[in-house]
Amino acid sequence: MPELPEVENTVRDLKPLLVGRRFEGVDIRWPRLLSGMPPEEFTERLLGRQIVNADRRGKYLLFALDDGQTLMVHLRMTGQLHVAAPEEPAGVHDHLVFALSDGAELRYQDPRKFGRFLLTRTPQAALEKLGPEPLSESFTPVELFARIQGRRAAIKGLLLNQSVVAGLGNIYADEALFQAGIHPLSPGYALTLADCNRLHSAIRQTLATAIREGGSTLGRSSITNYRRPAGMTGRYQDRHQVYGRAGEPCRVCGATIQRVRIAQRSTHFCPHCQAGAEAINRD
DNA sequence: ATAAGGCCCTGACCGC
DNA sequence: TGCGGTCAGGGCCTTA
Repeated sequence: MPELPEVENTVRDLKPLLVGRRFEGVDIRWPRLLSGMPPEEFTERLLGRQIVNADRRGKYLLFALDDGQTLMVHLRMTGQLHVAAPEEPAGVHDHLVFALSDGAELRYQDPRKFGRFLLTRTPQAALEKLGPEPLSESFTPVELFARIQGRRAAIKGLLLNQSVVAGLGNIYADEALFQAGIHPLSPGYALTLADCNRLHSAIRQTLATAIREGGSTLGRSSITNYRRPAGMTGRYQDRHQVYGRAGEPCRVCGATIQRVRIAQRSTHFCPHCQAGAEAINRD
């Protein structure tokens, strides 16, 4: 599923293919993907507009247009953007197809139809709800500590909350907690500043490495799993220490990786490397 | 204010 | 082979 590293790779791949092009046609095959706007209005406001920039904030793709509008795209679970030649037949899951001024097509594929497209002049309205960008200067251990202090929810759930820190999903939350040696069930209030120091470093290192490795592609299906716009898979799944490894030995200590449900999400951790909440309270 | 649960969706997978 | 049931989960919404 696309989290920050996958979205970042998508932006980097698409930027040279999209900036400078205009939208010359829009085919909306599943209107509910358009957030809060009838298809007619979406089409009217988009046609003729030129893409002047491509960026990312959290898991949002941001396409700045020449008239001040921003096309915000959230891939949610199974969304993928591809640039294709019009001659290539569209897939059954290509729910939005944009004709570009250079003759290519931008296609949005999403089997589960969870993704959202938002065309707006005020992207900050949605973006200001997000916590700090984890790879930016504004994200510090003290900032992380301040955002989770006094909270009873499990740290795993807090990391999935985009208002705590933006961009983490189920995979990288588990991987970061493993690298920091923190038990996913530890309540937010139990984490010390020292814990937040380690967690902060772990989040940054996990995300930066995953970006460099092209993100994570799980499973074999090219339909439901992440692919970059040109079709390449990620490589970071080979480096997962805990995610998807329940029942397998920890690569550090050999203990069996456990899987539990936290905040309605499957959570993977090493019972030996990630000390329990009680242990965290001890110092 | 915070937390928890339901909902949207459909491909993949499992047991019979 | 076919079929029903379950799982996967990001963000938004409702409820407590």
